[in-house]
This record gives sequence, C-alpha cells and structure tokens, in this order.
Amino acid sequence: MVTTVDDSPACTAESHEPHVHSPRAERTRVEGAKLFQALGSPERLELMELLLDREHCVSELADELGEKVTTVSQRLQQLHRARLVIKERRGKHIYYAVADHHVRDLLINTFDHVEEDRLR
Amino acid sequence: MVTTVDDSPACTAESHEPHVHSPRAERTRVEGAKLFQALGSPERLELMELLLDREHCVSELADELGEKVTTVSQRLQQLHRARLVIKERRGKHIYYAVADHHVRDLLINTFDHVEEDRLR
DNA sequence: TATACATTCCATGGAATGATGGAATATAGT
DNA sequence: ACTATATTCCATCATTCCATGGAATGTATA
Repeated sequence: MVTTVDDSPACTAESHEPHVHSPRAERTRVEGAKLFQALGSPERLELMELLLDREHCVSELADELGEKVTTVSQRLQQLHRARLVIKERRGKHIYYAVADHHVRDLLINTFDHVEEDRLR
Repeated sequence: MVTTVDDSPACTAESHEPHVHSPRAERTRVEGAKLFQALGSPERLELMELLLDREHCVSELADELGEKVTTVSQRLQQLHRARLVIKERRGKHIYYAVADHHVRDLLINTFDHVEEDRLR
C-alpha cells in the first residue's frame, strides 16, 4: 500500500491536480546534492567509516586501505568540499575527522537502514 | 578544534598506530553508496521533494517540472532501484511515493542541515 | 639552507552517468 | 479488436567523474 501525506484525488489524464508546493531554495537542493554525491561511492564511504572511529591523517588512511596517497587525498578533498569532514594540520600531517554529529548520525542511520532493509 | 572519538596517539611518519576497526559489510557500503548516489543530483532531489508532499504519477511530475516524461521516468527508476521510492499502478497511471519514514527523515534532516549550515 | 617527508595541485585518459528520441509494452474505453 | 494514453525500454551521444603520475607546496629537522 502506498502511504501518502494527504489523500487528495489522483491525477487524471486530462487535467492534473494543481499541486501547491513550498519548495526549498534551489541552492538547498544543489548543496544537498553535492553532499549526497560525495557520499555516493563505496570508496569514499569506506573513508568515512574509518573516520567515524577516530581522526586519521592521509598517509595513515592510504596505508590502511592499500591505496595511493594521491587517490586518498583527492577523495578526502571531495568529502571536505561537501563539508562532511574537517581537517587540521599538526606538524607534517594533516588530520581529517568527521565534520559534526549531524554527519555522524546521517552515516550511522543510513548504514543501519540499509542493513535492516536487507532482512525484509 | 578537531573532535575525535578517542584520543589515541597520533600517527607518526615511521609507524602508524594499528587501527582496530569493525567494518560494516562491504555490501553495506555498496548499497549505501547506491542510495546516496541516487540522491546526488539536484534534479532527482527535486523529484523527492515533490514526493515528500504526496504521491505523484510520472506525467504529473513531468508537467510540474517542465521535463520530458522519459527523462522523469528514468530519474524515478533510479530512485526506485535505490529503494528510495515505491510505485503502484492504478489504472493507466503509475504512482510514485517516498518509500518510508526513514527516507523521509533522511531528506528533511539533510535539507535542514544544509540550510542551517549556510547561516554559520 | 639542504634534505626528507606529507600532502596537494594539475593534466590526462578511460569509465560511468544522464538526457533524449523512438520503439515497445500495458491499460482503459469504444 | 482498435485507439488513445501512460509508462518503460533501448541505443546513442555528450558530459562528468575518477584514479593516477608527476610536479609543486608546506613543514620539520639536521
């Protein structure tokens, strides 16, 4: 059964119900899309997963994943552009970490959701 | 300041701290990535936004957005493959709706997050 | 300042994505 | 069965994405 917010009459072929909609700003969609797009690869999700545990520097992540440093750096920058991670230089290293608890929750909820979806 | 879960010693150039990590299944990342990837475009987000209000049939959405029906249909199928929407045929029309409250929450939280991020 | 190490910048080639038109399928009404 | 409407399927073409190598930048230490 399809769950809807209201139960206004369905559209007909001839004339569709005029739909009053209070849209988010175009910019919200564009930035939201960037955020989702950045999370839309298993490789970058794996980085986020490691960062959920604790901060890591670039070379450490590259080691742990068996990837080239430049590759990992590019991925991290993508996540950083989407404001999903923050970075801080300390000495020779640059440490990346999950940006905030919103992002943390978003990831954990989504992982849980996907895993529980599999049981049904 | 970078917030971390623990405060284990930082990595050094010579030897990185071995990092014990209980990873999610590879499949979780792959499916999670598909979900995020599907949401990773302003056009598809606009569809989801309309569907947050109520269910819509394909032609209705195409009308409302000024897009070709085939284009909208393809976008909807992508969202459907990622289990973000469900569909139901009633007569000549096929109605799409947001899959469940998890998806609804995910979208609303993310939109809010992006909008409030802008204020800082 | 010279050297080593960590990270980023930049250009490139190959793969994946996405919009689109036209054909195919499904459903309802005559 | 025939017609009209709604949606999807399929192939194509242009765009975008992504990993990678090599150069450049930044930092610490001798």
